Amino acid sequence: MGGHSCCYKQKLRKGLWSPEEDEKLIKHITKYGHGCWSSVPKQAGLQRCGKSCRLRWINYLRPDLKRGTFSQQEEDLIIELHAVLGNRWSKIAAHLPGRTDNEIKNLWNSCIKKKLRQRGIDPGTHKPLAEVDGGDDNTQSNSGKNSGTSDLQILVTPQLAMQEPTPSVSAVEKSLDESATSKSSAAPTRELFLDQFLANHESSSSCRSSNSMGYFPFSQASFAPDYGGGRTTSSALPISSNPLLWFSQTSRHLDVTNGDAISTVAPSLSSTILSTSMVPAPSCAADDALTNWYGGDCNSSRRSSVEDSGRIVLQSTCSSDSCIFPWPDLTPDKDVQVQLGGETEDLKWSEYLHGAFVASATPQAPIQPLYGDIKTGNQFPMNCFSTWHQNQQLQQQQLQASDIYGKDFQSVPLGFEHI
DNA sequence: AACGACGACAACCGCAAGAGT
DNA sequence: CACTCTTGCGGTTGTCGTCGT
Repeated sequence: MGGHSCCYKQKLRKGLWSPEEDEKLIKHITKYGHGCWSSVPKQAGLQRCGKSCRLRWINYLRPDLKRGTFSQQEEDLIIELHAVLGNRWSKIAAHLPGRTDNEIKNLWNSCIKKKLRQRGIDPGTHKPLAEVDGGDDNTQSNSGKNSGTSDLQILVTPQLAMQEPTPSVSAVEKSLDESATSKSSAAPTRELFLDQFLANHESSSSCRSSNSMGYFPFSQASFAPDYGGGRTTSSALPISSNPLLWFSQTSRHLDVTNGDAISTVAPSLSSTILSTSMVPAPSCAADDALTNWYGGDCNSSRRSSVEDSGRIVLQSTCSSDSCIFPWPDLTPDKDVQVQLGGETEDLKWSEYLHGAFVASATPQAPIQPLYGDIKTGNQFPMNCFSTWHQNQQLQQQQLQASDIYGKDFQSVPLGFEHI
């Protein structure tokens, strides 16, 4: 079957998505939610199968995606989670807000595996290559389904392995699953375990000598979030200098049931938070939703540029009716043009798209029910950005003097600049 | 400038599980 | 219980950009 029976019924497009297709899909899901994916292509006027639409949305168009390069800490977390969970990428992705299983899988296959081998670690078993016969890929053929099993004690982290009693793999998996699915309702003991696990992870990461990211200095208290709700977080938790990662870290500890608390913390784009606590404010007509989503304040004037670091900077120019993401003006035959130090440079569509996502403002259109069972894909908070944004100018002034933060950090505050 | 190698990433494919009938 | 449909997952392939020759 393969879920592609729909593809046989008519000649459907395959391959890369065009901007128009993206636009259609986004508009449709923005307005109606996706409902039944198999019906989305027809409803949205796409010559694609529902499966392809779903994949495109989940892996690329979803507004709560983080994008950007993985931080060292994220990589470490992936490695540790992989030791526990094996190739269950979706499970791993559940612990990395804003990251997709596909993204993590690609990272693993293209980058992390190589790094592990260079460190003399077999990526399949997470054991030293010397202990693995041959040390080749054959050894990892078992890693996918059996997911680590007995290797856990040596793999996850020394701290975790030394816990008394040592948690079984199933216990760790169970705890991980619960942490990803029911942050707000987990039993205290399990949550404690999760916190311990995560704290162990963080502390283990802090032992790494070659951490290019460094950790966020606690002395800069202005960066510390207001956790609202009094939810306690681990005081020993190092905060990454990368705020995207930082949001992710904090979001793992947040009680996401309190939307107000979220709004005072940070514009975490965690899908978990977004899907569980936020709904679009119904203050804008649905037809305007997309414009507002992408365009933010239509009265603002800005243009995009790419600095030497590659980050996208919103600077100026757009007409009052086209905003930063003027769909009608953006056709596939013309690349997005951005300013680069006075020079115009083409910008990859996807970069522009996600730059615009980051720069987006309030998605205020209520989802118009088109199906009985609506599964909205755009319930994410934008109104929470304002408080967070108030700190960004100060933060950016402070951080501009530092080179320890990655380009992701540079782009995000700018992205919210005009909200 | 042309070519190939390589890496990163997007997308496809096939399978399995769950829900509905 | 069998069947169909839908969704989700993981493996794999395809595409594109970059770099070195």
